[in-house]
Amino acid sequence: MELGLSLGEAMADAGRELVLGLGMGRREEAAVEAGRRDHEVRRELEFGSMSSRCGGSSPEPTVRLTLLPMVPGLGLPWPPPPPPSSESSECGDGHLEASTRGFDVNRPPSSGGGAEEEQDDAAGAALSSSPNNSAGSFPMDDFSGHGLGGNDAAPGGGGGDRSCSRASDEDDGGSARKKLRLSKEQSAFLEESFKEHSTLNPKQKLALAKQLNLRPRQVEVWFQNRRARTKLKQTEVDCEYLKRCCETLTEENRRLQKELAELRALKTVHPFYMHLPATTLSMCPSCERVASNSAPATASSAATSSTAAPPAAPSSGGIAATSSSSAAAAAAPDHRPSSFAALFSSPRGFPLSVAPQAQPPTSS
DNA sequence: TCGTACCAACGCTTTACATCA
DNA sequence: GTTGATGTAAAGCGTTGGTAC
Repeated sequence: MELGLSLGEAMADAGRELVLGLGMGRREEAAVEAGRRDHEVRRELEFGSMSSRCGGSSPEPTVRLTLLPMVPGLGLPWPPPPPPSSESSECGDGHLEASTRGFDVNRPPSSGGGAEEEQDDAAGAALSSSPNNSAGSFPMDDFSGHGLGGNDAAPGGGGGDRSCSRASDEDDGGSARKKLRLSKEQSAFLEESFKEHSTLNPKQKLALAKQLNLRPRQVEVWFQNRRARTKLKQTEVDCEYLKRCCETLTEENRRLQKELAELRALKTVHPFYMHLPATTLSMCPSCERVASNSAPATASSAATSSTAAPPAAPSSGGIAATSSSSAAAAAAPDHRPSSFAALFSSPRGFPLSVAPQAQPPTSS
């Protein structure tokens, strides 16, 4: 007979505690705090108890669904982790060594000082002025064993890496935008960096660009795209979670409604039960007990009905719960008539967005 | 203290290109 | 060799937060 009350409690919790965080840290200061905050990121869905009640009449009110963290470094199951970075660092050395030979057209300006944009522009200027910037002068299928900057193939021929093609959009007015494919090592290194922090401050960007022999703008764009991919994946995961939760709750709601109908039918057959569940089928949202546990609420409701409502007052018709609860509400001004029963009987499932009414200060 | 302009970084969307079946 | 689908680097645009005045 506590079924309705438990359901209402769960729904109230669902409306109050549904938390779905999809935001990501942004801006530089957010990047500073990313390490601390990302560990706090939790996407939690707290619905009314469904799985716990499916197994029986457990009073456990809620079930917590903790979604996957957004940042891959926090355990995101996609995509598969890249190869260890130790190899990448070695490749990076080789890459830098190769870059000193002047093969890589993505080579940033030699000096790391100055503002980021200045360096970016300087890099673009350097690239545009480089005679090695011919976009079509490299074989696109020759990148399989390259170092970080893909320059391991440099001895085989200048500009043998896929990452060299970016230069073409900055020379001759940038009319032709040549597609760049980062080497596997570069991508792996960037992935490792992304695991540590999904956003970059200018210093990190410059260091990464220098290490990978890319332009800072390339690193920035890569991180932007990577964040977008992460968000897209997370959105898909969240959508799947929500879909499953919705299906489960819908099924649970259907089952509970069926059970409620059976109980009501039972009541009409056996009027003796009319007194017992009088207050359990209607929940007062202004009662704090309701939100915490069903048992005290039931007890208090029973007490209220026993004191306010005449014990020997059989209703002439309708559901005893409604009449009795109305009588109790009339006797106790603090208790407003509940609208949850109507919500529960709604065929539209559960009111996820229903926020519980604020409890007015009691006069007593 | 408030309003405004400027700048940098970001997210979102689109485009263009490379790759693969 | 051609073609469509897919992945992704890069550009464009608007938004936002910080800073200087």
